[in-house]
Amino acid sequence: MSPRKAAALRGQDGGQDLRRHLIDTAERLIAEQGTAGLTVRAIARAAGVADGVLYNHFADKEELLAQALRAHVRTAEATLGPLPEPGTGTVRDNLRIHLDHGLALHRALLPAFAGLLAQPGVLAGFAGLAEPGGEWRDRLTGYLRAERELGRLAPDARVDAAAALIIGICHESVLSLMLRGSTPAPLPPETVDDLVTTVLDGIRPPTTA
Amino acid sequence: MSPRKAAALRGQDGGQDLRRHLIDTAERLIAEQGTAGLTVRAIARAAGVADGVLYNHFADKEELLAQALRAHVRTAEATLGPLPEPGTGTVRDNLRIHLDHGLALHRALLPAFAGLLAQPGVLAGFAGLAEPGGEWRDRLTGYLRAERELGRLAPDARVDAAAALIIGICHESVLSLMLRGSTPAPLPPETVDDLVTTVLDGIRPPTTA
DNA sequence: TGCGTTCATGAACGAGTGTTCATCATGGTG
DNA sequence: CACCATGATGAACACTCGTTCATGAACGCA
Repeated sequence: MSPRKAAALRGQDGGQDLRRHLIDTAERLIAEQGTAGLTVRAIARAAGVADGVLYNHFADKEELLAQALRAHVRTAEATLGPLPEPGTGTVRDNLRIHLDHGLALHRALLPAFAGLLAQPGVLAGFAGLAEPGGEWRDRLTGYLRAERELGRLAPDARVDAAAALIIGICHESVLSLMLRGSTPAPLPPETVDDLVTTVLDGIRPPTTA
Repeated sequence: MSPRKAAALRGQDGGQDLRRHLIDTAERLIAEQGTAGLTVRAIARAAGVADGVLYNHFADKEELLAQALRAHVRTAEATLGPLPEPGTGTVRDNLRIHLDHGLALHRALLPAFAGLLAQPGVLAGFAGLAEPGGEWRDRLTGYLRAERELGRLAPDARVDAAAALIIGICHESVLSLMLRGSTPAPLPPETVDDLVTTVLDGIRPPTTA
């Protein structure tokens, strides 16, 4: 890229636009092929700039990757509808919404984070980068507790177990497909219904010995 | 290592012992730190042999890794007790055994395979290398179907959903801890009981609208 | 117009990777 | 004892990685 084109990209604020352009490019590459094997030169080439331009705006590759991953998480969450409030609708429909939400989130995020799973504790190295889907997990657990307190679930309903099962389905659905090398596809609606029904029936404490 | 020591290692069968020694060493390294960042030179150094000795016994690094991963899977499975036969004991106890089995298996195998999750379809490149825990999954599904045919589960029990939930718990338990960078630890027994109870209660089709 | 600052450029560096190959010690065979 | 095939050796090769740096173009300002 010629300096003129770079300057045009940069715009009028002293280089903030190119920084943003690099983050956007890295985010796109992460969404397409994950962080594994993602190279500094590949980002620069995809952005149409020189190899070492990254170091004019970031301390190192890790800082750019952390910014791009954060942007990727925000983008994925922005495409999803709102989670239901406790006390509204039916618990069954709300569980289904949570499950659909979690499935879509994990489908979008797990491949991007797969390359970071390898080294233990690597996520901690990306300061401020939360576990993917962490907020969704917290909201699911909170939702179930709230419904129990509202009396829409049995007083001794096993909400922790129910939450663990729903979270597990999200990981299982995406991870097993990744292990097989396929692109994660949405679960069939009747399968989702079966899962929600099983969890909902099981969440109540046993009434028969 | 001197050629004399290598010859002593090799023994009397023309090099098969060193081949086995390399597989054993790679298996140990995989068990300790996974396949991610595992280098040809690191294996050779750990085995106490020269850098390029691998290529006297394997076509390339991938062939050695596939052998070592296969050995790792066999070792992990060998440390686990037998899975229950349909029609014996209680379904509850048997589900708990399956879940314990699956948890131990995923704890042992997922970290080793994490480095392979990144590139899509990479497992297919390791000819004959099955998805980790694949056999366990098949046996769990078969077990549930058999119990239903034996009449020890309701005729319309949602066995597929139950299997998916149990498999999901295994992935969730290991994967979420890996994302946090911790070493996967066993689930508390009361948590496992809660999960089994929830799945078992939920497996029966709903009796109340 | 001329100056100084900003910052993209792209070649280069050093480290690390998988892999190859000429060399040579070794043990078995005549 | 002399010879040969086996296979371990470790230096070297070609490549990629993240990162650095001297160079010079473009801009705002006087």
